Amino acid sequence: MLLDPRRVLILKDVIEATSISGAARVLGWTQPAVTHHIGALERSVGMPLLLRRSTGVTPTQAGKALLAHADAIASHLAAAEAELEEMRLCRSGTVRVAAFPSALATLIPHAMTRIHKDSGLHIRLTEAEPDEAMKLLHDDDVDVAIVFSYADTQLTDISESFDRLTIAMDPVALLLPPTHPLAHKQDLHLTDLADDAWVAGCPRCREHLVSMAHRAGFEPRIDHETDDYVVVQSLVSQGLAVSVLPMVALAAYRNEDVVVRDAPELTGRRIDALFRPGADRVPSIAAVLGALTNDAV
Amino acid sequence: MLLDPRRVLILKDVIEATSISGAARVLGWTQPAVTHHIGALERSVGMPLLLRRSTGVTPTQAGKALLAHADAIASHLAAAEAELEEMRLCRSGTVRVAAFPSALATLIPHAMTRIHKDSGLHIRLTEAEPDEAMKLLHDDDVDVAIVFSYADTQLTDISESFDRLTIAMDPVALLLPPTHPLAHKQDLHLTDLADDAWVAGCPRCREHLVSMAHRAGFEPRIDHETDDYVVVQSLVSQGLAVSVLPMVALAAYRNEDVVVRDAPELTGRRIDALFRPGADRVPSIAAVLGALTNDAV
DNA sequence: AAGCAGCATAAGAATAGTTTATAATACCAC
DNA sequence: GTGGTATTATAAACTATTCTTATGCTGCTT
Repeated sequence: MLLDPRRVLILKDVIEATSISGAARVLGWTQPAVTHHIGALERSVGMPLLLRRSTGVTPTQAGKALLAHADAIASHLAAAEAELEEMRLCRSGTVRVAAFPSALATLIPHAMTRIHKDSGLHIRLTEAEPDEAMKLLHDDDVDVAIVFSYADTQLTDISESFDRLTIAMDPVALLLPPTHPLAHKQDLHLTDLADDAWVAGCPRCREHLVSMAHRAGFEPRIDHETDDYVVVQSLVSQGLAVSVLPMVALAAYRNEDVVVRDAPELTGRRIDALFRPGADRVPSIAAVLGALTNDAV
Repeated sequence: MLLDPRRVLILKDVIEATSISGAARVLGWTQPAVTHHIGALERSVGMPLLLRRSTGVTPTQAGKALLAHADAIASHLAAAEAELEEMRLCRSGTVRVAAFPSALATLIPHAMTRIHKDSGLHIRLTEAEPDEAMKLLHDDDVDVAIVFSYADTQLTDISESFDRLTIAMDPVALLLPPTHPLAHKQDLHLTDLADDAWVAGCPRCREHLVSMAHRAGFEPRIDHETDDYVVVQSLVSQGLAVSVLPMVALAAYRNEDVVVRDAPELTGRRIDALFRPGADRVPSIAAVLGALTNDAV
C-alpha cells in the first residue's frame, strides 16, 4: 500500500464536505476529478473509505481512521507554510555570524541594530579570526564569515569555495608614540621608520607589514607580536615600538596616547562577508548581508 | 504558498540522502526529476531550501524547518498505512451490530466465536427490535442490523434503502399447554384453535398471527400481549393461552412445560442482515456477514 | 411524476511529470 | 596538473497523470 498524501487530503475535504461534489466545489474542480482521486485512494488501500448515497457520502471506519491522520498532516502542512512564510519575510529565523574582534566591535553592532529595527531575525555571533571563521563556515556552524584580507596575502584555498561580498575597504594607519621624533613630521614615509622597533599583529598582519616594508625597501625589525589591538596601542604609547593598525581596529579602541599617521606606502585590507554559494538568496542571510554592506564605518 | 505534500516528502528523501542524485537513486528515478521537484518546491516557498555543492546538498534553515514537518507527515502516513492494513486484514476494527433479542441469544454468539477465532475484530452489540435497528442503521449508529420480517407484513419503507443478506428462514411453531386437549392431536390445524385464547408477541408478530388466522378462516381472540418469549411460554405452560413462536426464539429459551407443534397453515419469518449499500465491501463488515450466513441455527 | 442533487464511467484535452542528453562545476587520485 | 568521477542544472521529447466534458443512473423532494 502506498498512500498518496494529496489524495489523503482530498479525502479529508470530501468527508468534511459530506459529499464528493461538495468537495469538488471547494477545490474548484469538477466532480469526476474528485471521484477519480477517491477511487484511486480506495484502490490503493484495498477497501472502501466512503459509503455513497445519492445524498452524499459517509466515511467507513477506515475512512475515519484515515481522516484523523489527514487532519494531522493538513495541520503540519499549514504550520509549515506559516513557519516558512515567517522566515521568508524575515519575521523569524536565526543567522549565525562569525567575525574577527574589531569587526565585532564596530561593523556588527551597527548592522545588528539595523536588522533588529526592520526584521525579527535573531543573530548569533561567534568571535573568530578569518581562518577559523572559514572553517566554521565550511562546517555549517555559521552562515556568514566576516573576514579580512590583504591584497598581497591570499586567504586560504578554502575561501575560494565560498561566495564573497565586500563590506568595506579598511585603510591601515601608522602608529607612533607621541614622543617619537617623527611623530609630527610632514610628509611621513614608511622608510623613515626603517630603523625603529615594530610590533606586529596576527601572522597575516605581520606578513602584510613585512610586505609593505619590503616594497618600501627595508626589513622591519619586529620586536613584539600580538593580535590584540589594545595591547599594540599600549606598547606604542609607551614608546616601545611603532606599528600599523587598520582603521576599524582604531575605531573599536583608540588609545589617545598614540599618534595615528598616514603614509603613501600603506596599503589597506579588504573586509569581506563570506557565505556558502547560493546562501545570499536565503532572505535572512540576504538581510544580514544587506545590513552589513549599507553600514560602512 | 501552497505546499505539495509529495514534494515535501521528496525533500525529506533528498536531505536524508544528502544529495539530489542520492534521493533519485532511492526513489528509483533519475536525478533531473528530483531536481525538478525540489525546484518547484523552492519556487512555491519563495526561497532556497537547499544549498548545492558539487558534493551534495545541505538544507537551509527553511529546509530544516520543512524537514521537521516532513518527518511528522511521513510518520503519519506510515502509521495510517499500517492501521489501514490491519483493518483490511480484519486484525483490528469494530463492527456494530443491532439485533433482536432471540437472535442475540442464538445466531450472534455462534457468529462471534467464529469471528473471534479467525480475526481480531471487536463486535459491539445492541439489542433492538427491527424498526429500531433500522433507525440505528440509518443514523450510522450501527453497521449491521439483524431484522426479521414476515412475508405478509412488509418492513418499513426505510428498509428499501439498505442492502439485504438473508441469514436464515425461521419457521414458526404452535405452542400449546401440555394440558390442552389437542396437545397431541394428530394432523393439527390452526382452525382447531379458533376458539382458544391467544397470546401475541410484538405488533408485527401479532399482525402475522392475525394474518395466518385469517387465512385459516377465523379471528383469533388475543387476550395477552408480550414480546418476551419467556413470558409467552410461561403463559402457555400455565394453560392460560395458546401461541406461536419462531424456532429461533425457542432455541434461545425452551420451557419444557410447553408442547411445540407444527401446522400446515403456519408460515415462517425471514431473518436478514441489513447494511448500508456498499458496506458489504468493507472487509470487517463482510467478515461479520460471512460469519452470520455460514452459521445457520 | 418531474426536477434536482448525488455518484460513476468513458473519452478526450490539458497539464505534470519523467527521461534522455548535455553542460558546467568541484573534488580526488595519480 | 590532468583525467576520472562525483555533483547539480537545463532543454527537449516523451509519457503518464490528471482534469474536464458529456453522459447515464439512482434516489430524494416537491
